[in-house]
Amino acid sequence: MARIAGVSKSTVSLVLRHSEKVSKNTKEKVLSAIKQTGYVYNREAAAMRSKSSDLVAIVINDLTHPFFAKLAVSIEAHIRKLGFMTTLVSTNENALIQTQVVAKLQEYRVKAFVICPTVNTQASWLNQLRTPSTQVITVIRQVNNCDVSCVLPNNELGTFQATKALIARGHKHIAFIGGDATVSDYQQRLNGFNSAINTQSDLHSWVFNSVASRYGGRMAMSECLAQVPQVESIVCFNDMVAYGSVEHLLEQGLKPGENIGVIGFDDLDESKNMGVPLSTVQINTDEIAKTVCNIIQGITCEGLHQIPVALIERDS
Amino acid sequence: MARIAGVSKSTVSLVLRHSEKVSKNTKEKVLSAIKQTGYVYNREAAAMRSKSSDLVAIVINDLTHPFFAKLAVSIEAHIRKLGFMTTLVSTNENALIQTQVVAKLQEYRVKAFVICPTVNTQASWLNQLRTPSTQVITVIRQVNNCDVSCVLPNNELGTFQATKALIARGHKHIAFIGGDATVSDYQQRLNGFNSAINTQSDLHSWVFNSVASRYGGRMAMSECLAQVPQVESIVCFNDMVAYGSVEHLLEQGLKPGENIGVIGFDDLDESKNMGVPLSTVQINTDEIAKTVCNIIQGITCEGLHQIPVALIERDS
DNA sequence: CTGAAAGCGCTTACAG
DNA sequence: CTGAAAGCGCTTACAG
Repeated sequence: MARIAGVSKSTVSLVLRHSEKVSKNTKEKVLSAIKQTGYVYNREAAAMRSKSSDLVAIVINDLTHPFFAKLAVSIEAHIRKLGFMTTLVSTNENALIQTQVVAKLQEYRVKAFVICPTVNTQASWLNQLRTPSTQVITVIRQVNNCDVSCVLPNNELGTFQATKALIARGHKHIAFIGGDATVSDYQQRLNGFNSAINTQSDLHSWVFNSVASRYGGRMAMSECLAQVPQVESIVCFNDMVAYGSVEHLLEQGLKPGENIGVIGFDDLDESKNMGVPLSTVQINTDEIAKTVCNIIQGITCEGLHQIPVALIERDS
Repeated sequence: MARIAGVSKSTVSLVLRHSEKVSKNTKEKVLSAIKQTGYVYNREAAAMRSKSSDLVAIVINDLTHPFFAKLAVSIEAHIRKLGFMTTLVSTNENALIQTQVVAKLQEYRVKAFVICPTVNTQASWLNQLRTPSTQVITVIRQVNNCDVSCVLPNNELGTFQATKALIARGHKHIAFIGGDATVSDYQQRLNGFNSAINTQSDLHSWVFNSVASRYGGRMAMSECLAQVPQVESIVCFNDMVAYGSVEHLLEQGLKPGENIGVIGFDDLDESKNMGVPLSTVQINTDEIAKTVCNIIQGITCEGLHQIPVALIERDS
């Protein structure tokens, strides 16, 4: 390479790294030589020598779930815009796979891990993952007793506002539908729901768990209707659950927003396009991604960051 | 590292690479030394020296679409089982991003690119990506005049069988609903549909395009019903489109499978759990992933591989 | 502004 | 079975 351009390796290196200490003439010589040969830069060698890395690993519990896919793609795009390289990995909600994959990733000297942890992720594991040269940032799900950074939406406020909106409609019999009680976001959303219920003494509430999917929502709604026929409205763990609930309601001849109030959580793209557009609590994945980027760049401090949510009232 | 164990670097290297030419004694010494220090293997250095790589890049057009997410996760899991490292990247259906991301990935010396190409991907670009040390395998979407390997489902046979099943129900007015005409899988699925329609002379058919999403399906179905009130059944470009179509039908008081036949394509997990379980053409993503793995390992030859599909008749 | 030398952490022949 | 030496493709001081 250097031989072809008729300069030294050092000079080629300087050109590649956009140094300003190189004359235009040699710069052009090198650049044209690069074009001629099909030279590709070897980033491994560069990283090894300079002991630095521009690789950010995004480790996601379940890429198959629409919300996490949306989040992953958003984080990926924002980090790439910073000039870093990203690598996305899906752990399929399996802590063992998560451990294995992250161990392998470490061998590639990653600059930062952005992790949406699987259920049963150990705080100690996350803590030791963090080193002077590797940042660790968890997203959406919080792991207890763990001092790595975490970026998540304001879950409690979201369901609090959603429930209050339902109460404002005059509803007194309200259920919390769907979701898996073992994850932190479930607990936070349920807390927000209960706080709102506790603001008045004449309210009645129920909780029906399920897997956090469309099918789960369908099942939980069915159970709710069977056990609590007087229910007036529901707050769903997330939009997927809400979609399933709405499907079941429609099948029973009940119209969301008329016969029964429904509010979701996430605001997936689909929500606004439904037959009855879904009211929901919007999570701004771009804001989450930006905060993650700011932490990586050192613009924002490490620690816990709650991203504001917005109640979007539509027809349901 | 070598100093701590009291052996040479070469020996440590041999232990790390599971050579059998090392005595048990020294092996244990090295292994325990590794445990003591928090040593992590530097794969970059290894790859550089041996000029090899175990990194497989999976480049997906749209991780936000449930089918592609499922496919990506499946390919990822199978390749990982082979002992290779994977890196997943989403190109958001943007050929420019695809070019940029792949160029960056090349700097990491990837062993193979598994690509589901964006619309407008150039054959020449794919061809030059392929080198003696880098395999290129496209999946699902075929790029014309391109001699890289391609693994895809038997689209034509799928819609052919689906349409034949509808004809067997006695239907004579059948529409093909949804999908974007610029991608190869659309053309293949439409061909299969038309072939089936052409097996009899008393059949009437229509085609309504849309984006390949739930919302697109809703729109296309609405247009179809307005223009062709006599339609008896529909073949959908994929399951997402079918979901949207079913939603619209239900809103119009029409029951899938009773008033109008509906068959999808993909067999996403959700299909079997719908109010009216969806008939569909099943794509076996694990089989696609396995074929990709076999090509990477040299067990299967390069070239075009069509994976069998299966018509799953349910209630719609 | 440019070049020669050293070294990042490994692996690979080659001796012993 | 183990060690000493060379080299992968870069970057980083340091001379000139």
